[in-house]
Amino acid sequence: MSRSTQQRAAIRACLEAAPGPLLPEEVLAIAQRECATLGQATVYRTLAALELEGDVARVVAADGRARFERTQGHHHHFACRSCDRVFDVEGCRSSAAALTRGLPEGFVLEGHDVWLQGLCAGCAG
Amino acid sequence: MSRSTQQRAAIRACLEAAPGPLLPEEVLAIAQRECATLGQATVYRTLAALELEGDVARVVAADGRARFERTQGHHHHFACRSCDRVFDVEGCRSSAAALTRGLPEGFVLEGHDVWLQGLCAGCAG
DNA sequence: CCACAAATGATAATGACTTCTCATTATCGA
DNA sequence: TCGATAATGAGAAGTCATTATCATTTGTGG
Repeated sequence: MSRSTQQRAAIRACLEAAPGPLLPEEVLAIAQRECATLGQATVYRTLAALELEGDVARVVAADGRARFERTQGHHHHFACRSCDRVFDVEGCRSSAAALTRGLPEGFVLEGHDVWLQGLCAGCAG
Repeated sequence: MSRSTQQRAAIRACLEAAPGPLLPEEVLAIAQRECATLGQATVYRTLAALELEGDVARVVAADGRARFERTQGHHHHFACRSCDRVFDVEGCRSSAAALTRGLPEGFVLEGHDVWLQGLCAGCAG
């Protein structure tokens, strides 16, 4: 079955601490601080496993790259056009009714994503 | 400079007629009806040229694939989870103020995208 | 503490999308 | 109509994120 390894713990920890979804390469870099021997194959394998278990969700930004964040309730994302990092944004104020208005006849709405763009605090400051 | 060719006309025409952004392979298939010899290299070259000229915009959906649509005013997108096609949705009701609320301190908002998911009329019917 | 199987790491291999090459074709001003 | 040259098409080649391979390491139950 699933063993609890240093590597997996480091990956989980870095996802917990992140302000938003991370690229596999970011997970690798961050988790290596805690587990120096960590390799990228393990990052990919572990992210895939965590996604299967439902603990982690895959998110694709406008740059087309897959990022991973720990599973949480509905929220939006902010992508910084300067540093390309993605941040979680809490508080969805879109009602299904408002989103459905404007939909062509016959379309069935099941969900939505909102992506904000701009500058993060670090890049704007 | 830029010559008007059958190929470019066919590609433009298929983007005009499309209900939403198209994959390069969709552009190829559709434009080939009008211009049978059209090759994929030309599709990529032409889309890149039209994007540079500002006539065409690149859009990336949650599947991470680049799609292209003729440049138009702000609008949203609907991705059908069954046929994977993307449709334009007119009528944005999000105010900048509403979107800014919930943003972490210091973040500067410059734009947003809304992605709706569900079933298109064809797949739902 | 042991043995076995899961997990790992280095790296080769994939696969998809996109770009490049180059011989050929077609546009367009003169 | 002609010639210069931009554009094209077929296929090779490149890119890059992700996955597979396999020898080695390391949890874990007994």
